[in-house]
Amino acid sequence: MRLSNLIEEWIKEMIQTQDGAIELKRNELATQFNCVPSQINYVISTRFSPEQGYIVESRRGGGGYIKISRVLPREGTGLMHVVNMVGDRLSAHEARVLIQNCYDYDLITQKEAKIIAAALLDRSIPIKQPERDILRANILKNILLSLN
Amino acid sequence: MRLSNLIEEWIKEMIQTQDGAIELKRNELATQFNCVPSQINYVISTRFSPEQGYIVESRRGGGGYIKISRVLPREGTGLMHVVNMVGDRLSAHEARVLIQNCYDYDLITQKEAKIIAAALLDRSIPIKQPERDILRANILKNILLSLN
DNA sequence: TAAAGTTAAAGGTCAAAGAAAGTCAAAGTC
DNA sequence: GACTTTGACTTTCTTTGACCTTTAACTTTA
Repeated sequence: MRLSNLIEEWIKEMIQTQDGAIELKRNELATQFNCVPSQINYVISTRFSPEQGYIVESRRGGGGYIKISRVLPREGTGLMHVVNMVGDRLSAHEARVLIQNCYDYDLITQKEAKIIAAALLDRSIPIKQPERDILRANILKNILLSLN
Repeated sequence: MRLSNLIEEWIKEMIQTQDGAIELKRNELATQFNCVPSQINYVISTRFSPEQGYIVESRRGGGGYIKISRVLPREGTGLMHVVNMVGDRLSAHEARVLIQNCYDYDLITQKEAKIIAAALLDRSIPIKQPERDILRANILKNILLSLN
């Protein structure tokens, strides 16, 4: 079996046995699996992305770490559903509609909707297309995940 | 856990148990934590900066000391004030500190802080520097303005 | 005895070394 | 051709130590 898969499973098991989150040392894990450290990054970026319901935080330097948390979509909140709906790109118009929907379905408050809308404005992301729409999708997905 | 973190926590606890301020002896503290004195300066400059809501005063020479005080939210520190503080660029770290401050000063709720933090993550803006920091400043300013 | 000099005890600065993690593209596999 | 593996290079954060500056207390000296 592929090494990446082994690492992926190991991480997922750890997350399950612990409380939905683990903190690991990249180098230690690499040693454990007898691979280069960047392999860990590969696994994380291909298997623990926001779309897959994970949040990854890390810190460099002495005492550094990588923390991976499973985002549990709360029952009744359609947020994970929304996350999956946001594709790779998102136009300003689509963003507005999506936010409005979240508000209509009581997934977020009005003030929260305002904040999110502001973050996704064309004015907030004054770069050329299609980079703008790509970034917009990215930002929104990260925001929605933060709401868990 | 890293030494710097331990020292940071010790200081914060002391500040809390006392009345929002402590006076310490650099050398004593260094001895207590078994590190070089300048480590204390490192911790102070990275964790107790004015941006993070602390004032640090000190005196050299015989009977010298370092006094760290927590700054209470002043009247009139509003969001517009924060907007003005955000320059043309904003690093991920500066962003976190700024958001934490807004929360500490009750300008935003915790959930709002989370949303804003998520929007400003490096992960949300995966483009090269310095464009990333420029964009981050932009997004934050637009968000804050939307809250006005 | 008051001004001036001296000394030791603080704290301050800065840069180098060390410790992790991140990036990216080339090479390998299936 | 897509997915994986590898490793050289980069960035970030921490620890350490050599050297610098300030201050209070003490000592001289006119």
